[in-house]
Amino acid sequence: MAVRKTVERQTGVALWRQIADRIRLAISNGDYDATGMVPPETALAQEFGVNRHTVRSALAALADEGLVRAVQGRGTLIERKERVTYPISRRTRFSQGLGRQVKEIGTRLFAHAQVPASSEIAAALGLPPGAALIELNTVSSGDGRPLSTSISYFPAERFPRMAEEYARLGSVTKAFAAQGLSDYVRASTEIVARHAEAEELALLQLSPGAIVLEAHAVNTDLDGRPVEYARTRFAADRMKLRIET
Amino acid sequence: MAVRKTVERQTGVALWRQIADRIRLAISNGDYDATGMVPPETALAQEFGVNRHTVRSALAALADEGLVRAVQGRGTLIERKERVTYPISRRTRFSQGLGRQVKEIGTRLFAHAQVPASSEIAAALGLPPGAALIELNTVSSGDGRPLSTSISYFPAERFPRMAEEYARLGSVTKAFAAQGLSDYVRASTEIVARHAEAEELALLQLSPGAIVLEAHAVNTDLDGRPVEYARTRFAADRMKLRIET
DNA sequence: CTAAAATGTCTATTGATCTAGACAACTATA
DNA sequence: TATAGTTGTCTAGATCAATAGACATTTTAG
Repeated sequence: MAVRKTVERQTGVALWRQIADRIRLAISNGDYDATGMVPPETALAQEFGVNRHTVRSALAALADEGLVRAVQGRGTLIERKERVTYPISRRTRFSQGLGRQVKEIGTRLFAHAQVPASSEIAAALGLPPGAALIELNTVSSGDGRPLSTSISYFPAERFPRMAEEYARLGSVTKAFAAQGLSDYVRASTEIVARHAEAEELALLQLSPGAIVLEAHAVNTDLDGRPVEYARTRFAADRMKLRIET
Repeated sequence: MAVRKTVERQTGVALWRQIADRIRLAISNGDYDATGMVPPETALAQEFGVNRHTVRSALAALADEGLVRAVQGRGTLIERKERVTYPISRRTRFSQGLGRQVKEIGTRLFAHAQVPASSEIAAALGLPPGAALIELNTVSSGDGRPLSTSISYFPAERFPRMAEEYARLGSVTKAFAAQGLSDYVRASTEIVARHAEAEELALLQLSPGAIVLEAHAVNTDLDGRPVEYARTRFAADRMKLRIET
C-alpha cells in the first residue's frame, strides 16, 4: 500500500500548492522515472488524503510551469525533471560549470548603472563608502529556462568599461579579460534561502511561493584585491549548488 | 512615503503567510533595528495594501514562532532577529563554527540503527552496496532553538561504536577521535532548498510552509577514504551558510 | 490627567479553497 | 470492439481567508 503523505491544513498554504510542491520534488528526485508519468489523479488523491479536484489544481499548476503535460485517457506525462548543478569553488565560472548540463546558455543584461558604494558593499570590496561602482543586472538561463538573476558591482575606476564589455561579450570572465584582468578567484560565498519576491518571480518566471537561493559572493584578483561583489538569486527548484573544497 | 510592498493574491499562499514571511525577512535583515519594534499594524496594512486583520494574522504567526511579542498599547516588539552563520570549508566542524555565535550548543541523538548502504550512499562512501552502516539521527540547536537535523552514515566495520561514542561525547569529531580517527576533511557538499516536510517541521519546530536548506556532505580521512555521509537539513530562516574557499 | 496611538475583540459579509458526486471524453489493451 | 483506466467538465455545498467597521483596553507622551 502506498504511504500516506502528510499535508497540513490551515497553515496559510493551500493544499493544492503543498501537493504541487511535493510532486515537483518527487519528479526532480526521479521517483517516477520508471514510467515517466505522474501517478493517476485518483491515486495521488488517496496518497495525500484529499479530493481528486485538489490534486487536479496541483497538477494544473505544474502544467503551467511546463513541468508536466496531461493527456486525456493516458495520464500526466513528465516533461522535464533535471535540476542543474551549479559548482562553487575557488575558480567559479558561471558558464563553465553549467557547460555540460545544458545545451545553450543565455545571459541577458537588462540594466546597468554607475552607483555609489553602500557601506556594506564598500566593505566587501575594500573601497571607501561612496566609491563609484558599475552595477550590472543580468538574468541567466539554460536552454531557455531562467536559472538565476544577478546584481553585480565592479569598481568603476578599475573597470570603467564593464557594462559595454559585458554587453558585447556576454561573460564576466571575458569582460574582465578585455580590461586587462586575466584571472580571478572566488574569495567567499554566503548563502541563504527564502521565498521569492515579486521582482524575482517575474525575472525567473517562477510561480508565487517559490524559493530562491541567494548567494553573496566576492571575487578577487590573484593579489587578493576584490574585483566583484555579486548578489545572485537562483531558482531553487531548478538548481543544486555543489561546493568543492 | 512608505513603499507599497507587493503581495500576490490567488496563488495558493494566504496573504497573511506571505506577509509573515516578508516581515520575518525584514527582521532578520535588521530593517527595524532602529526601534526594535515592528511598525504598527495600521502602517503595515497600508504598506502591503491589505486589511489590518490580515496583518494581525501574520503577526500572530510570528508571535507563535517566538519572533515577536505584541504588547497592547505599545506595539509589537522584536524578540529575536539573528541568523546564525554556518561556515562550510575543508575543515567543517559543527560546534566550532557556531561557537562564538550562540552561547550554548545542544545536540540530541534521537535514533540510531545499523542499516545496509543504499546504492547512492554506497557510491558516495566508496563501499559495496549493502555494506553495513551506522545511521545516526540527530537534532542540533543553538541557545535552545533547533537549527538543523541530520541523518549521518558511517562505515560500521571501521567505526563500530559510533552510536555509543556519539551519545557519550555529543560530537562527531570526538566520536571519531575515540575510535582512532584524529582528523578528517570535507570532500564535497551539495545544497538544495525546498519546503520542509512534516517530519522536519516537527523536529525543527518550524511553521508549515517553512524552507529548509538540505546539504549532502561527504567527509574523508586524510588519505581520502570516506568516513561519513551526512544529509543535514537547516532551518533556512535561522541560518546562513558561508562557503570558505 | 488627558489625548493620541497602539493592540485586542467582536460581528457581518464576500470571495477563495476544498469536498463530493456524477458523467463525458479519450486512450490503450485484451 | 468492448472494457478498464485515465483525464475533463459540471454542479452544489462546506470551510477557510480576507475585508470592513465599530469599539474596548492598554501604554505613552504631553
